[in-house]
Amino acid sequence: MRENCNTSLVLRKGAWTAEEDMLLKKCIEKFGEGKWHLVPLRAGLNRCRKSCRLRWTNYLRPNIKRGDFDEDEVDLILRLHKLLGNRWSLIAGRIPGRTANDVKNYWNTHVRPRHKQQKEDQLEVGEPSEHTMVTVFKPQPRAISKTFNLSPHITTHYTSNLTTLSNDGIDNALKITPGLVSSPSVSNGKNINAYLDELFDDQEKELDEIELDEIGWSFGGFSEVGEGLDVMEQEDGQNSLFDFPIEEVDMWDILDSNQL
DNA sequence: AAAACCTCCAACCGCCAAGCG
DNA sequence: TCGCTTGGCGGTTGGAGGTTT
Repeated sequence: MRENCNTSLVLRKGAWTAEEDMLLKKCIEKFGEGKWHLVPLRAGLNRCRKSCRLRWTNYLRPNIKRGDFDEDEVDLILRLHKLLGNRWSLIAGRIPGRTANDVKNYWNTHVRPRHKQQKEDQLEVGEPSEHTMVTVFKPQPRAISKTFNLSPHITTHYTSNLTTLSNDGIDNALKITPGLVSSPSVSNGKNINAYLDELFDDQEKELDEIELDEIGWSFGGFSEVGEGLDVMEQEDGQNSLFDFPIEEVDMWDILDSNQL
């Protein structure tokens, strides 16, 4: 039976009180994250599991960064959104201290209205819209078998991380766990600018070499546009981290489909 | 001063996929 | 193989607080 927060009249909804926050926090500190179905019982909360999980991941979790987004963060969001579309959890995974909800809210309240306005202005002036053909890669997660050995080229942190490839076998994993996980390169003390450079330099160099305005994913030195799948494929064809169906689409269609 | 309007963000909802028996 | 449970995601909404009229 599908669980639904509405099914019980006893369950509390709406804003969380300080007391509820405290109970939830104590519960997670004691038992750790996960087993969300047990959390309401353990914490003594009249909330559904989803509500507890959401409150923790979006608000109570340690190291959550609050307040305005700075320029670097906005820049990173724009770039990542261009690559990933509305994959908020993936985007947030690359922005230390920010949650998927934060990023989504920021996009919906700041970026989307701005773009909408620009489009309207363009229509008023009667400028023909610029249609730019782009190639979009749609990363699709695949199952990774427990026995799959990624070495020597790849190493993983744990199951839900996106791992970058590196020629020299250096552990270059970038965590993109849904929710709040800092990138190691940032938490190691580099500032966000260095992190951004690291993240996009290779990719943009690669993009510069492409005749059309293509947008692609790059995994370290291995990636070539359109060949992501081959790099990761193993014998049974089941264990690639992502495959990359490629399709040519109109840039404005992407923006529209992302509800800009 | 107060009503109307706007902005922003926390929280909810519905759906999907993985895991498990 | 199938059905159920659970975790997680993206889209949407409601309301508190701020701003304008």
